[in-house]
Amino acid sequence: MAERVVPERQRRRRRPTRQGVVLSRQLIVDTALRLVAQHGAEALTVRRLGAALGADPSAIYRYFRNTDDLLLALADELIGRAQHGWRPTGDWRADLREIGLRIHRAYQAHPQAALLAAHRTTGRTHETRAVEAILGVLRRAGFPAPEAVRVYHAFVDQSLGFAALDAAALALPAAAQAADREVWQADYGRLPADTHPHIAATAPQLAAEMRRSGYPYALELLLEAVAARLPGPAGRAD
Amino acid sequence: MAERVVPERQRRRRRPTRQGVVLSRQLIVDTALRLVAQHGAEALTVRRLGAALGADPSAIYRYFRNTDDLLLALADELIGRAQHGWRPTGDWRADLREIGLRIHRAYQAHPQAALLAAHRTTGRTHETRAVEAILGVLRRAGFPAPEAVRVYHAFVDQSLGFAALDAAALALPAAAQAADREVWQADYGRLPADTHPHIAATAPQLAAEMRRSGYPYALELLLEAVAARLPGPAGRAD
DNA sequence: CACCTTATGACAACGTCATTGACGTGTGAA
DNA sequence: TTCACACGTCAATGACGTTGTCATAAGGTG
Repeated sequence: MAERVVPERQRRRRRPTRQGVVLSRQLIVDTALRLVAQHGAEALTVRRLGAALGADPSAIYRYFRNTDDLLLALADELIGRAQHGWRPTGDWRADLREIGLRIHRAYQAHPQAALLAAHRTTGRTHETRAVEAILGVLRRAGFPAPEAVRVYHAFVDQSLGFAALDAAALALPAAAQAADREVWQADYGRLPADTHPHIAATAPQLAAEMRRSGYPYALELLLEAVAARLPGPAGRAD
Repeated sequence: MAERVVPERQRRRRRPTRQGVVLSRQLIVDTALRLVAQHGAEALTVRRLGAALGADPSAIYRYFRNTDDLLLALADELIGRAQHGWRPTGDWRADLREIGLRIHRAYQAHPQAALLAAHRTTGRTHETRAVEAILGVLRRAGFPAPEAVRVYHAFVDQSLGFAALDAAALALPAAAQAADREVWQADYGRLPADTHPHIAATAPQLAAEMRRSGYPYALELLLEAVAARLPGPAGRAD
């Protein structure tokens, strides 16, 4: 078994499966995302993916080296969907905000997949395009290369970190998800003021706040601090 | 099978295993962390944990309902270790910085476990103590309850998000980890200036920057923005 | 010290998982 | 029309989490 996987470009014979489906990397990726969206991350197994495709599970290994290879393809697909149709407006702050929220949104749309994919560096086309776009926004804003790179790093990892964190919450089974929310209402709501005065004093706000994502606010904080560091008179000369 | 797990408090008979080990929740948690540190997250299986303990795998189910229950215990243990020995100094900014870096450090020390645990809300003792401490720092700094809660949320989730992200990188098998670093040097280093001008212009800095964690810088940005929002004359009156 | 209850460790089994080697069939080129 | 081989299928392997059952030793009781 030298190499089971044939590069997509040089595929010629496309034999349909017993159930009449013609396989391809794209079809497998799409089906995997759909599967994960419908039945959760734990439904993403080679066997079930095979069933969903109408093919023998082992057929997938003709297109992906292993499940990790498939996972990287899912990750890059998500990045691609986040970027789809985006154009810079020239307002660096609005552009960064939009990119950040798009990444977050794209991952929330497939929480189960995001959970698996957010931590990976794919180095594939969609990813490099995104990196180029963000660096472009920062450098056009007037940041010198070293600062632009530092801000890029903080910005991207903040977005991905929150995306993964929030995806994880959404990815929990419905019951566990409700239980998690309950913790803030019940558990934290009942802590006595003498042992936990600050929690007791803010319990209602806490319960309300922890229901949403902390990302939009954290993103604003980051953008604010970055703006304060822009070289030139009071943030942008032109 | 009403309930297999007996609460730790009311355990009396501690029968040693065939290999002479006396089990307990704490011993199991410690062993699990050691296992994960030595052999990676994928080594954390009930069967191998049993072997590492010198016990039959099924004995673990006398102490934890299932692997998820065990995972939450690991998560709370990590939070506890991060907090261990911390005392507020009265300087809110230094205190938050210290807490943030401690969380990050504690999780990096057990990347494999962090990866599994960072997204969970345990609601257990160590966690509530940490929440109380952070809210205390913010309220003593002068933030009114609603703002304190918002900042708390952004601060904690940013810390956990980065912790998980950076842990994921450390958690990769050594080979994949080296490959990931290589992507920035080789892959991104070779992109032509006409298709990816901004990457090409910053490639060396990019390769150097992406080698470290983006967290410390992102944390400074957050603290800076938060300081600017402190009520009172130019951030803190006293 | 002997008895009894039962907590708790051990064993065996089930169904599912990713992965792989061997097989044979239908495709597309010649 | 032929023919090589790409690729779908089959079967098997070893590891996984979890559970029902059994048996034994710990520890309270007298």
